[in-house]
Amino acid sequence: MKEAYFPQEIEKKWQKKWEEDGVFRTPEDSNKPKYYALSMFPYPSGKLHMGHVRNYTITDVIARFKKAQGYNVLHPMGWDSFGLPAENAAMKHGADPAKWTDENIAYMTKQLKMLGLSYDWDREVTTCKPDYYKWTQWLFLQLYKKGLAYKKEAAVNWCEECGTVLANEQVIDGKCWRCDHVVEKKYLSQWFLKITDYAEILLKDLDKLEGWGDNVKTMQANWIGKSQGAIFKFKVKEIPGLEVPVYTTRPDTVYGITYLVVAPEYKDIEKLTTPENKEAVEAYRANARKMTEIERLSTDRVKTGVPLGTHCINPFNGEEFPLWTADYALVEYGTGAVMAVPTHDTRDFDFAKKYNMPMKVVIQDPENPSDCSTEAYTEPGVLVNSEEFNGMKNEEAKKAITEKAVKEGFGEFKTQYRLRDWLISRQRYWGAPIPVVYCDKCGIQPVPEDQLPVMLPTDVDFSVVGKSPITTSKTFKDTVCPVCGGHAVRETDTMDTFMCSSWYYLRYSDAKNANKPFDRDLVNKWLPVDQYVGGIEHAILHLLYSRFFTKALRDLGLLDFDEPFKNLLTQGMVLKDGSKMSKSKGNTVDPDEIFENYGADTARLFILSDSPPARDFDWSDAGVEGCYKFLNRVWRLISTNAEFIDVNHCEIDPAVKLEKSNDDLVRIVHMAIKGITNDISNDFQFNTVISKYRELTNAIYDWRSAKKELNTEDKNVLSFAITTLIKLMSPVAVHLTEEAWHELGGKGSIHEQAWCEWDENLAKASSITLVVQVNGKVKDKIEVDEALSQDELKATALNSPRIKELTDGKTIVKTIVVPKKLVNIVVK
RNA sequence: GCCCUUGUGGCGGAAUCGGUAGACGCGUUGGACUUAAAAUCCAAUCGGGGCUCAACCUCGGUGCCAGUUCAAGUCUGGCCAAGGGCACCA
Repeated sequence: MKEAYFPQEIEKKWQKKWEEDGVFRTPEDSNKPKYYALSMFPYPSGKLHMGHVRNYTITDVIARFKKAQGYNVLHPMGWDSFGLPAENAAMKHGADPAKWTDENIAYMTKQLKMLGLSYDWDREVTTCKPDYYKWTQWLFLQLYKKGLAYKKEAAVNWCEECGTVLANEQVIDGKCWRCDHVVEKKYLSQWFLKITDYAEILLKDLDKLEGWGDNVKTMQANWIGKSQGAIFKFKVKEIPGLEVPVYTTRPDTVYGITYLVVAPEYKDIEKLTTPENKEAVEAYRANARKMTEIERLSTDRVKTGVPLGTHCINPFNGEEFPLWTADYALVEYGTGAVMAVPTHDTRDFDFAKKYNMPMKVVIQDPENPSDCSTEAYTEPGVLVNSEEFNGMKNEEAKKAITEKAVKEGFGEFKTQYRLRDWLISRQRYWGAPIPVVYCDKCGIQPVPEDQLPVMLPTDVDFSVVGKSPITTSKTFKDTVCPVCGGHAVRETDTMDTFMCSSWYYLRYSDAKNANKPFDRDLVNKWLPVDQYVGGIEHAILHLLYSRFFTKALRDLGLLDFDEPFKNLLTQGMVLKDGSKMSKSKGNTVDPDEIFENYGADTARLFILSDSPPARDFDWSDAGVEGCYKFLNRVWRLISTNAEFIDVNHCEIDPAVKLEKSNDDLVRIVHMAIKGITNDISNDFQFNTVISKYRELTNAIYDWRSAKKELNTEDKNVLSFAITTLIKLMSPVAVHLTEEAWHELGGKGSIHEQAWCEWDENLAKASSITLVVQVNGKVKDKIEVDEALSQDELKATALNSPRIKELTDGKTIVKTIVVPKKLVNIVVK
């Protein structure tokens, strides 16, 4: 065995060998229990960044650990390869998006292999290939047939920079999630998926996801935004037959209504406007149209509005009040109209103060009544000025008042969600074409399944501005109607790439199936994913869409489970100098350089070492250096002792009594096995796993430096210690341990060896340190035999000279004995 | 404003059940080896006080204030701060 550690040499050698031997292929005919470990697949942007390295290393270690524990592990990789960057590259450099994407995939595949990741490449999935997007299109058609995909004209989010519409989930603070450009509203006819049909179950099933963090679950719950309240219908005094329904979560405040607000885009607003007010209302509406989402939704902005001139009648008490339009009412939520109770709603209060609207208190804290002259009272209380409901607690009144409205026919209970339907049309080229045609006679027609895939045309001009390149194809648009055979035109919009990524994890179970997206038995066998690992940025987007897809496909009878990801680990960001690595900040670290200078094992070890996976990780050059030194230290330990070690003869007979120092080392090894196994099993605490590698290594060094000559027992113990260290480190330092395994006479690959077992009796020190406290403060530590009874421990503690001295002349009030650990003597 | 997460040395962080706070590492300081450097190895490293020094002793210390307990980083209540999510959603 070479004395010096040359990672570059051994890493290449083993990567090649593993590939030739198919070490990481997942057999279908195994009788072992299955385990599905999955990283969120990357967009092939060109090169791996450290976030990828962290993500994939975490999942890889999990996959290897589970495999060693006896599972048949599925650990696949693929490419989320449709999307705008490829198209932008085409526009800028004239490259073909398909070629650009292929080249990036080739380069990044090489990098993934250099990292030593244990993927089954036979199951690779690439979303931009026809053999994949055929099935994305097919799934769209199934959703369409089920009524879950529909086309409608709506106000949609438009990003001018990207030249396409966006889903609500892709608008972050009023800006495009990809390019940060401010999003505008446009009225367009677009394809939507009816995710709102699943709002309740998507919310409710979050409770089932015990293996997900609360942060992600809460983000999804907030996004779905369930609220319970009532709809009340208000007759319009001036227009018989016309009603304005409002949604409220505060039915208890109906006797306090003093005006009513409709959104500027409210459907009946023109009818509700009197001729005298028409000019002012039109001007107000025009102004509202011009505003961006950011301006419109800013809570700091002073509220504005104009009266419509008409009036509504409160069905509860016959009171009349004016109708206004104001842009703090949103047309997309509830009914687009709001009943205003300035005394008990802060927004209504602000508005009423500005326009001198009347106010009427209807809820009061009986102990400390407020007249609501300076601010709205929004706390619980008791009803006043509310006729037969006076004196009722407001929580009870919500129900009672709604019941009255239901009985008298002007209201109903209503559950409302903030979630909107998912807009999936994109006016871009590099995506899966939406498989529908528009016939002059028959209208919208789905493309028959036997005509899939609808292939992306290649005769397109990427230099066009203001429209999708796909529309420049001469071969794509014109087609025949599948029903009447007459002229029809194809849909030129493509699907949101999040459609492609909403089902890729299912495809891995049956990646090469040419007849269907996946076999039902195979998908039921492998799914749900046992451990999903990825960035928190997908807390809503990808993870919500995938949950929706799984539920919809379950309802379509394509699979039998209803949640795709049993356990979710959201890894923290990789930082450098305290801020996120980014090209613009110039603080990126190129994985290639790390591989070249230190090797992949150092990169893997370091990226797992300093922080628990869920927390942010601060990259430091000194830290990499430290890990490299540690691997060198391990290598030296092995190479300088290689002559004494035999991995095939390293069993220690527990019946044979070992010499003290040997017994101690064997115990340390067992403790390491136990500690490391538990740390990986409990939330993947790789940082403490690595601490334990170091502790074990240090312990073997200490043991070795205390021995001059090694006898047979010593050699056996050393073989046991080193073999165990190599096995324990094998999921992380995948190349170094494989090399050592072979150099020490191991057969096969170390990555096919079973995980180490520990002996509970040996996984603890032979004696224990008894901590003796007086009044809760540590005063003495005594080495004792662990077999001592509680009474003996107490006696030992009281006999200690130091304790005798401290308790002398004092009364012992109480003595607490914690078995094998501690005695606390309480004195007065 | 509402919700979630997190607060421990100079730094990253550790501490199954409430039971020795600071594992392991980074950094720093000192030393060994070397002509020198690198590499490697050894040692020290929370703060205040006591003792001429040291060993040692003692007090304080896990964001803040209370509480429960023989015992609190850990449990309870109330605050504060940072990060993230949602937000004129009626």
